[in-house]
Amino acid sequence: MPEYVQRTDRPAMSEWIEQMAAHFEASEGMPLIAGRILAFLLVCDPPERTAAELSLALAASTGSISTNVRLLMRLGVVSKTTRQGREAALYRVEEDRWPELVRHRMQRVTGLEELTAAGLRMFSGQGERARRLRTVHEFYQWLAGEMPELWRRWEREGKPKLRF
Amino acid sequence: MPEYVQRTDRPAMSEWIEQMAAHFEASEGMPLIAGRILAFLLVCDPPERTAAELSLALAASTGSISTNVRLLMRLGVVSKTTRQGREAALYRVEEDRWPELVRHRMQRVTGLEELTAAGLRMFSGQGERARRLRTVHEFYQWLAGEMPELWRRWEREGKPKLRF
DNA sequence: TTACCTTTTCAGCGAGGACTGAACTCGATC
DNA sequence: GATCGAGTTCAGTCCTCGCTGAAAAGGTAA
Repeated sequence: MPEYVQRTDRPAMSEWIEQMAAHFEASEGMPLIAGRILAFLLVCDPPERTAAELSLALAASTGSISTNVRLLMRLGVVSKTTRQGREAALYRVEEDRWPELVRHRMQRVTGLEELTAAGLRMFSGQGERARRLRTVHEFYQWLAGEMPELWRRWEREGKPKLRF
Repeated sequence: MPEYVQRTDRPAMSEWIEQMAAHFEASEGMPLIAGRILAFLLVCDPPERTAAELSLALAASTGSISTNVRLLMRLGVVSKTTRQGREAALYRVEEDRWPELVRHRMQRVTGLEELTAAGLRMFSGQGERARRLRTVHEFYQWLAGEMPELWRRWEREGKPKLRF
């Protein structure tokens, strides 16, 4: 049986991929197929796959693969490598870009700081109505301030050293 | 004009509420009406409102208000106070519970650690396919480990002292 | 019990979006 | 130019889900 027919080595892997996809749908708002591609590319062997192989492996239409692979490339977690000749392009996961993905996700949360600030300006920061809003604003402000430090720590301490 | 007819003090406020709602929809996956309720309760004066008042102020059906107010109560950011007699219940925002809301949101992200761990077990952590997965896993592991410290810092340093 | 007000429930509507499949575009080879 | 495979686009389908409005349920007072 040619390799590209292999859908997943074992049923457990197929289940795991579905769980990953479900997680990304819930926590990142990603389409299911995008999550499946990501999970599959994380553990498939060999690590690079053509669009046609993804389509077969995940039982998704070529159109869906195209759309979602481009979404994942836009997010930076999948890259395309082309080769000379008429060969199909190969896609691979860019596992090192993962922290950036999460960072962007969190920035969408801390981004609320700007809106709460605008609200406070609107009420001149005075009175009871501003009190509630200020409480929330101060939290987002603090959180937004912590983030740069957090990612700096990842770069310095968290990120595992190169293995060889 | 009776107070409950007032929809918003100014057009700007109505716009601000819509922006807040849009933000919650994007970043928390919350229905628009839930976000509107939250934003309105943050800045309305007086701070407590009945369901009927919310319905009027936000031009939403009683059914939607009921559903979404209960969602917000489940999340802990809105509370209900009942009074004796036939009076309607009053809803208010619990601005101090906001950090918990965000914490839960982030836990959904770090929750991926369990899935990556399961994946590594599945491949015995060996070989090339495990390498990519381990890279991602180590990031989530590190991030999940940082969170408790982060929230402890909020409790100790970030959280503004009581004002009086 | 009856009346009345508040809140919940739920069937149905409509919008949005994921997904498909086929047509089309693009590039490369011959 | 002609051909062929890969990739993209897009009209259409299906399904989910937010939302409504009306009916039902709950709860209080007379």
